[in-house]
Amino acid sequence: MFKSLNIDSEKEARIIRAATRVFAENGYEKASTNAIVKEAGISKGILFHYFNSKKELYVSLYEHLSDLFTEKIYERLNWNEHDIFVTIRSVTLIKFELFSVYPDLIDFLTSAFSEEAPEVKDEIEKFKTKMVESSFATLFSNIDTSKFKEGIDVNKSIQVIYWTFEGMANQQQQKAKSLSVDEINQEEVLAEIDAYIELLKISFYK
Amino acid sequence: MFKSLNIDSEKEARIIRAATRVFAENGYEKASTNAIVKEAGISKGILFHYFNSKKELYVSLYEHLSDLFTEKIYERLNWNEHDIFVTIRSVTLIKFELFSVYPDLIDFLTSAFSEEAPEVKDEIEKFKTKMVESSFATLFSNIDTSKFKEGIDVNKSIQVIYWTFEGMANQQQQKAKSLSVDEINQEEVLAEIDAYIELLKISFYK
DNA sequence: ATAATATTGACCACACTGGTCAAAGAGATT
DNA sequence: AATCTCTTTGACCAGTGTGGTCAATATTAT
Repeated sequence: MFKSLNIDSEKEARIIRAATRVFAENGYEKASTNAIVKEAGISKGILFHYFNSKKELYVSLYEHLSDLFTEKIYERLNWNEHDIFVTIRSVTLIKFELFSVYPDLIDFLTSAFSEEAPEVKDEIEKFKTKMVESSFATLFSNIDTSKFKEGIDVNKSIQVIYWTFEGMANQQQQKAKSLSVDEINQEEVLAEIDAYIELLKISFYK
Repeated sequence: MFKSLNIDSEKEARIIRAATRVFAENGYEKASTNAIVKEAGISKGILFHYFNSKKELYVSLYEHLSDLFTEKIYERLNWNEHDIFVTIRSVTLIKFELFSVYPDLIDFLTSAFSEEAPEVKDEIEKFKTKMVESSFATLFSNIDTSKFKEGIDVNKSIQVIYWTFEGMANQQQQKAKSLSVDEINQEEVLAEIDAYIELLKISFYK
């Protein structure tokens, strides 16, 4: 499944979205397959026909989504870019893009990262190393600090920038979940991102 | 209970901490009373002797903790203060203070705020109005904007300040949970808070 | 000793769990 | 229209965990 079995792709997306949401919200053990099939609008039988067990569903989903994530990251990110704002802007845009397809992708990957359930822990661990998390560290450690004003704490400035983007993402996510699925934003969101970048540049850059 | 019944206060604290954690992590419906009694180190019987039902436990806990929270806020906060940094510094210190006594108090109140379980929703709703949330709005709306540099977006600056403190709090909370309960920090944390305040003042204030 | 109170944990009916499988549905081929 | 193949259903299963009870014990006060 996800690649092997032939399946209506619209239904596949529904299953992925439902499973992602339920696992992200409850973690592996407390997530209910009944809740997943209900939310995906499919029968219990067909889920266990595609995936033979809850464990297989979880691991397949994890592999599928972490691949999708790293793929997007590598496709869109310039690893020689040393301006923090250019980098963080790209990362944020990728996040929004993924969010519009699978709203809970990031929540799922984050929770999977610290999943403790013995049944899946080892399987997840194997993929962790090749995850972008370590690459993210290099991405943000190669930052050109010479652009920052003299006399200010560069590391703390970077933290502030990071927290600002995190805050923006959370705020937007909150808004998107209460509103309907249609995409009011896009340009509006982009404008807001750039406004914050401008503010932070004026404040922290020479 | 919490005020009515006589009870060893050390045991009471254990029950509160356990219930707070479990409810904060799982929400009302998915929280297990078995998990609570196990974590508090008491028997099932005694919990239902103090509180007659899970609902009563939840509501009592909510009332107790939200009282404790508002009390601390009103006791420590100067409502005529218009400097955002003074205000947000106080709020942050209160949060840390409460955290050291009941680590999950804020998580619990936050989750209770959006609790959907029909059994408790109405009871929670009643207290919401008198909560500080609205007062918080006034607290941060009366901010002296004349101190900010000309030409920068004041509202966005305030958001950045807010997100920075939120980020700091999360980071510290994460650290505190992995480390032991002893309080390495106190002054170290305070120094960090003040360092960020200095950075933001230099950046945003005239 | 006795009475009163605080505390235990085995126990209950029941809801929900991951997983199964006979049967029904849908399409294609003859 | 009959047969065959593949997909999908949902009632059903044994097992686990639920909120809550209560006779029995431990503890304290008299």
